[in-house]
Amino acid sequence: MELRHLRYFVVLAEELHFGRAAKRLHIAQPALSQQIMSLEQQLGVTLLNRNRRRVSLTPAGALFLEEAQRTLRQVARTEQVAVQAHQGLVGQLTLGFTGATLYNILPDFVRLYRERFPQIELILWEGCTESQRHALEQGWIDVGLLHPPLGDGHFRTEMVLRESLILVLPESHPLAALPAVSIAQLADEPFVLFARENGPYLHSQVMLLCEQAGFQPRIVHETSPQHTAVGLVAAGIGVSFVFESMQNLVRPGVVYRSIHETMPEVETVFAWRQDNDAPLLNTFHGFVDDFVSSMKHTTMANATMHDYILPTPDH
Amino acid sequence: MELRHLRYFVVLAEELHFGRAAKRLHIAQPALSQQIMSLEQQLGVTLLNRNRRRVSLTPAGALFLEEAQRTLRQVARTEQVAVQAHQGLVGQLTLGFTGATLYNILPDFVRLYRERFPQIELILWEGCTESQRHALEQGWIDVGLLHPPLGDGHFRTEMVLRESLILVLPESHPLAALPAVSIAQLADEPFVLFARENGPYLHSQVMLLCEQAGFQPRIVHETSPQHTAVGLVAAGIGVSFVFESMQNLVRPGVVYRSIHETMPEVETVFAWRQDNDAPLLNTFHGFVDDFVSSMKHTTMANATMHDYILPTPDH
DNA sequence: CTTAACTGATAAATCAGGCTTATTATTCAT
DNA sequence: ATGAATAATAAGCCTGATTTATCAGTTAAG
Repeated sequence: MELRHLRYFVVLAEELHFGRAAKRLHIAQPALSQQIMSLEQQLGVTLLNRNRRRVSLTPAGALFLEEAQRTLRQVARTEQVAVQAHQGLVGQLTLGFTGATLYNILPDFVRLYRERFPQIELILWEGCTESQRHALEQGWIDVGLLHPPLGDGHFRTEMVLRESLILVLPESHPLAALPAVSIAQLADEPFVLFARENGPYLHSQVMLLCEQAGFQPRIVHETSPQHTAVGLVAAGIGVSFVFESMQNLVRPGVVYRSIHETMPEVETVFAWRQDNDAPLLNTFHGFVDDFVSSMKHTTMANATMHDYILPTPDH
Repeated sequence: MELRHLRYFVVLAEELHFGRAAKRLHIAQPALSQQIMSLEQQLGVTLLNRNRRRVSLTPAGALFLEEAQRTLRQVARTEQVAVQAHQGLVGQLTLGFTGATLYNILPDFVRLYRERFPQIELILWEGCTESQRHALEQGWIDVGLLHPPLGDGHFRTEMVLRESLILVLPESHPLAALPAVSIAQLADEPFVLFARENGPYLHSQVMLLCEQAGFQPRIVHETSPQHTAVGLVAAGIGVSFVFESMQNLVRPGVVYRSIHETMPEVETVFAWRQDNDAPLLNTFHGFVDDFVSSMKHTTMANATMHDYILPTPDH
């Protein structure tokens, strides 16, 4: 059996007239007769009663018609899915993200992406920049939302946000009384800082900054996610530098203060493999462009992210 | 696109090797290459990456594969439905029945038929013998369960039950004290009887019987369904004759008594049009044969019927 | 009753396109 | 470098779907 048989049969069952059906199918009438007969012979079932003058469906033909129509609809879906997947409109996209992005662009991005591509399943995968680089290379994630530098050269990146570091300190701390703080005032403070291996570039920038101010920072704890650092500061363990956007994390017990000196800037970028030409990435790239330009006109996100993070599907 | 493309693609996607896939499909390798290329060209979508040495699915190809497999399963269902319908194993069968059969064979019959042919939708349609005859002629019902004579000759019938009439009377009635009653004792009783037009043959038999006993029955109410007659008897309106099997209708206030004289017998038969050669009727006929012979070995049904009667589907 | 129109099946010829064999181009492993 | 492996390409064949022409049975009108 071939789709031809089903297509012919469905039209014939609608018309109940070989001549008209053949015309609708743009074939001659004998061709239709032959194909229908061939179909019936293959099935071993009479689908139509021909009374020389009137054509009607047998009970079996009526049931066959329903299933045939269902089949043709399924065929159309099959074709459509291939085309849409090729256009990057359906499928799965796994997005890596750092903990810090939970407080700047990720919430808005996820919401807008889901709105724009409801048929694409967006899977979220948390990891620091370094582990995202590895995950990209291994193909575990399609896109990473992370903070350069990324090393090597076979990634494409798209910058979405550039911000400075700010100081975070316990609200009971004497310096919290000031609107802004100078680096030199932190010489004797205990520091909570992100670990070197989670951002060697930024880490060394901070160290350099302290050196220029004439002291070696006393690091009492190294953390990976910045919201952990804020937690430790709230507990009074020390002070810390975090991204400006971490101010979105409003937490009793801590205050954020800017620094008089020019602080190193950190970027948040989308990154994906240069050699990954999956259609999803084309649409993704286009969407990111729109997203970035819309970011310039709107305020920073401040929604919480807990609603967006889904468990990885278990298959 | 034809099913050939889908069949080829699915096997190829499973093997990920043109040579092996072609062997499984019993065609030569170039034929497979050509058909797959043709498929991709029609869709305008690359479904497979060929690295000259390794074949792999594109994201679009993976989604297409799922839909293609779904389509092929649907095609199998389509073929199967035609064959099964032809064998009378699926479809719709509308069965007419008289009210009286609710108390003899219908409950068991429906239960067993549904067990035997779970894929056939059995639709029940209540009507007296005469309206069933009309419904059979009009094609409203496929089979009737009714009481002959049926008139004309273009019906086939299969007898399933033959029984006598018995007397039903109020339990407070003096005659209720007797184990059996003679016709002559009913000469002065008010009668509740089924209407003449609902069974002219049986009606005249009863009238004849009374005449032979030397009286004209005084009919105070004519009813159509027998359970209504029983209800009126319970209300003390009069006495009545009903089928033996109506004893299955146990109702406070009435008692059933047999008659000394030989009473006219009534048959319950399945009837369908002689010219109706729908496959469903063949399997139906075979089933009725089995049912009748099994009836001889088991006791009379006494289940209530309310569970079996469904509203007609609304389309 | 005859005739004409209509309709589906049949016959024969044609033609598209799917299949085969033979060959090429490229990659991978030895 | 060489040979095996593998998919694509080329060319011819052949099945089978389509077309045209015709037949046979049915219906309606004259």
